[in-house]
Amino acid sequence: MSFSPLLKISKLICILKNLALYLQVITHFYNSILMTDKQLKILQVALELFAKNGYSSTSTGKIAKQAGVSEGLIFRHFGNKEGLLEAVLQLGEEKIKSLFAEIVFETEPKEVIKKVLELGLKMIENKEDADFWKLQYKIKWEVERYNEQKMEPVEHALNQAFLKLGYKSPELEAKLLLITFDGIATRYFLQENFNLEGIVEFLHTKYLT
Amino acid sequence: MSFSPLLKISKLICILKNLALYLQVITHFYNSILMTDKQLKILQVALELFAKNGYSSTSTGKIAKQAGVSEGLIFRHFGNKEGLLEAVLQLGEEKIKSLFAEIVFETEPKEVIKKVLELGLKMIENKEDADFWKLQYKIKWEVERYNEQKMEPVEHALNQAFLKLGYKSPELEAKLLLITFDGIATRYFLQENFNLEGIVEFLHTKYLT
DNA sequence: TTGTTTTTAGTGATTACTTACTTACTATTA
DNA sequence: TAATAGTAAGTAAGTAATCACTAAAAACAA
Repeated sequence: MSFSPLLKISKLICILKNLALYLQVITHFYNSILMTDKQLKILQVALELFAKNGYSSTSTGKIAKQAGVSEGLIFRHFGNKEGLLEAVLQLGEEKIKSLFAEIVFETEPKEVIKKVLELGLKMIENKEDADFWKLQYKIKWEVERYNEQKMEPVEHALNQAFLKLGYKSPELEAKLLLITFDGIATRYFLQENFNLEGIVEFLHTKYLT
Repeated sequence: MSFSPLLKISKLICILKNLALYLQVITHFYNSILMTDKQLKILQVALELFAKNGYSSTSTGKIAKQAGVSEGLIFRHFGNKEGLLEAVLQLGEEKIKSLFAEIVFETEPKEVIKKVLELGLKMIENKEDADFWKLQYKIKWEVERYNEQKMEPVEHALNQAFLKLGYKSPELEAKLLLITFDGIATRYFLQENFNLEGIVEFLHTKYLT
């Protein structure tokens, strides 16, 4: 037996974490099935308007009007405006997690980096996905909280990848790439005519050739 | 004469731009002297609250109260709430420009990169500076406009530096570094316990050794 | 006095949220 | 099976508080 018990335990924890991840995805899938049409419509409109105009600039009245629903219904289902925001954020969370799963389970180091770079392009493939990511960043700045935990498995995978590729400071390289990712997102959502593909391609040649 | 006339004109334009830059700094310096105590106090408090709670979540009433001033005075001096925001943004602009001047006039390529990296640390040396930068990013997300122009001279300087150092794609390298800068700012302002010095030091070793 | 700065006391519009009520469906009981 | 009881979904019309903003008077300085 060449594995240390400590290593085995950490592997086990990792597997359990991923299991929990999938469980949450499934639970949430069923939750969204159990929802009423109007409930879902409220969430969709809220996501759209929060992402477009921000949380505090979007009134519950406007959401209700655009969703074709009475304003009171929002408070019946989500308690208050903040509860609605939480529901919107949680509804999209499994989208992140399923995207991350691909990266976390990848073992080939270059493939990990490649998939992280591709994530940047994937996250804006359709409008609802783009709205969701935009909201994530917008909310971060509006309420000032950065959820590091969500990115932790990706950072770990990148860390391992850079380690295998013989980088001198794999932890810092992983951190830097994810920080750059935030910068790219900032530019993509805020700067007109930002050349997303160009920068992603450049990172490709920097890291993968 | 080895310089092409086109090159000389572009040099001239560059010098004129920098002259205009300094002129604006001086004008603004005098503007701030001509201001009333209460006027300045309003701007200081507005900066603080906009940076802390965002533009639309900060009411003119709260600003007036914290500044120890009547609410009407804000509208006398700045017209409306948006005028106040513009004044706040402009008041801090020369701070950026004076920081940029150091970089733009530097000719030694490695020194340019070094100064860009140091800019990240300088911008949070005192609370008011940090508030200003935080506001810049917050406002960007709230109104969704990214002022590329402001960064253009820095990008140009970086471009020249990377060119001199023999990088394959100097333009993209310059762009990438500034994008990374945005990512670092995002993390610094939003992520608790973010190790700013660590990342800046890592970039130092990546680019300057 | 004269002109500027500042405050007081408002304005209508909008905010998040509540109330009282109806409708539609489901489970239980006779 | 049919009548009844209970629950969740949904609405219209409000609430007090807060919003950006204004007009007129008051305090102040030259």
